[in-house]
Amino acid sequence: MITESTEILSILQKKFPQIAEKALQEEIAAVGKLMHFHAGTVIMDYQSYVRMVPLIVEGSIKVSREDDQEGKEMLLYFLGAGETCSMSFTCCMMSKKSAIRTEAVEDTTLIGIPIQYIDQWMSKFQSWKNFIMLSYDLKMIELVKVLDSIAFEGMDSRLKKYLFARSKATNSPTIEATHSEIAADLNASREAVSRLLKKLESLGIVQLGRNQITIL
DNA sequence: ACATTAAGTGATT
DNA sequence: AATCACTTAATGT
Repeated sequence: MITESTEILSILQKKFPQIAEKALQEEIAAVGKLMHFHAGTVIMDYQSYVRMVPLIVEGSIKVSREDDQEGKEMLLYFLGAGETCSMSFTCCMMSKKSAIRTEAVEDTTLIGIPIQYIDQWMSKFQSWKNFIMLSYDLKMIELVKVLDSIAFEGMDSRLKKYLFARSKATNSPTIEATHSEIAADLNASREAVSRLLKKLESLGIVQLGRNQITIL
């Protein structure tokens, strides 16, 4: 029987080639915990303390932020296999409560790394520092683009970007979601999403089915 | 077969 | 682009 550590080690080498240093891989394998979440599960909610940094092995996750006032939720981005949650770094290192909510979109497997190692590895391992900085930078750029599209673009191009981002995160051209779920993510009405999707379908960009949208 | 939920449509603001 | 007031279609029990 293989131990969890050896399993983590082989997963790391396969899915996180950026984390190159052998010694680092071994430490992750030693302290990391393999965790599984079913689709729809809220992994981390607002206000909860972040005690782990996740390395996503399989599946995908939706990261959203709650509006200052009540109720309204706003989608920030999706995370897929091979990625990590940039927001969790700062939360961890400053031991702040989570400002975001993360929810499994698909059944998801991740390696959870306890917070106490995050900081010490920064100075100890070059490839850890690079990994953290690079994912931070990438997500920040993506976030700014989302911001731009909200400010300057119409719903149609926002919807297109949403579909592409989600398809990229799930690593599949087919998206499993209802129109109302998408509408909620985009802060739009369900009817608007339905109509725009219909238009995309007639343009031959997507194919629609109940609870699923396939990008062509 | 019936109830429930998802999706399509037109009119109105 | 939102909301309303439906209709139609697909699915679950």
